[in-house]
Amino acid sequence: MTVENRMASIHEPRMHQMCGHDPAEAEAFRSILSRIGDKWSLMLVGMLHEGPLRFTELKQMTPGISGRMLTHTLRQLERDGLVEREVFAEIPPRVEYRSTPLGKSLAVPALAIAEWASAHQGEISANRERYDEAAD
Amino acid sequence: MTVENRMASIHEPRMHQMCGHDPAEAEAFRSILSRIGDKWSLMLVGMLHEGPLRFTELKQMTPGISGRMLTHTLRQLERDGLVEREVFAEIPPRVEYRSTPLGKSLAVPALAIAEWASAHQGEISANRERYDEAAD
DNA sequence: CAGGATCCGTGGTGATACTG
DNA sequence: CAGTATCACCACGGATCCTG
Repeated sequence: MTVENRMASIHEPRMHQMCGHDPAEAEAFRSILSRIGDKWSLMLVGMLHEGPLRFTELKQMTPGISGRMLTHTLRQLERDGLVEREVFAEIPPRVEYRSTPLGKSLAVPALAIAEWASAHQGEISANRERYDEAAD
Repeated sequence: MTVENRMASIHEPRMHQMCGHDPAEAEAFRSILSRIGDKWSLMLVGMLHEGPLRFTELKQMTPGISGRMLTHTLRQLERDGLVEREVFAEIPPRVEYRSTPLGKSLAVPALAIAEWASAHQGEISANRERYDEAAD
């Protein structure tokens, strides 16, 4: 039995039981997955897991993100209760973002995904190249 | 120290080390996350983790998916080497999809995300409602 | 049965300019 | 500094029709 099979058999969740049959629950389920799976949320949750950061710090640590998307994504995370926003009445303004307990609990499986992606990105890139050139 | 903090400190991955600074690596990283985060990939990987399934079976188990998206998503998963496609030369045609070892390894953290979503969807829904009505 | 082809609407994303 | 407002794009995804 492989490591993966042993790990899976511990919880043994059935995907089609989570998302299937009840349309409302399936909708809620997918709305969470799409939040997790959007372009920036997972990265921001992972970064805030290490400690509070302010807007500009997050922007610098996240290569390629625009100010607009950083604001928007943080608002969504705040709406879901994954992130807290604290505004300091100073000049110049200072805003700190920190992970909530709910956000920290998400960071655990999220970082597991990130590790998986990091560990297998070479293999996946090779698979893609092989698939694409096999298409002639 | 919370459970989450202890668990995180075991692997202690730094998100900004995984995705940051090297633009090519960040691109590869996000391309994997977007695959995971799209509308159907995670569900299909989870279903195929339990055993091989044919096209129609997958379609029936995945409420709301169109034939077009099922085909398209399976092609992407096949391209990444997460899923294998076997065509049987029969009439009527029969095609089986099965998870590769790489796909099974992804299913572990993917199902962890799915469990998290399932466990916290009530809390998140409540957070969203509170946030939305606080906006007046 | 398992798709391929085509059309099309929607939403997520980025660029830019502006503000308290 | 930390946003907001506006415009524009195009990839994602659905509906429909056709085929080996």
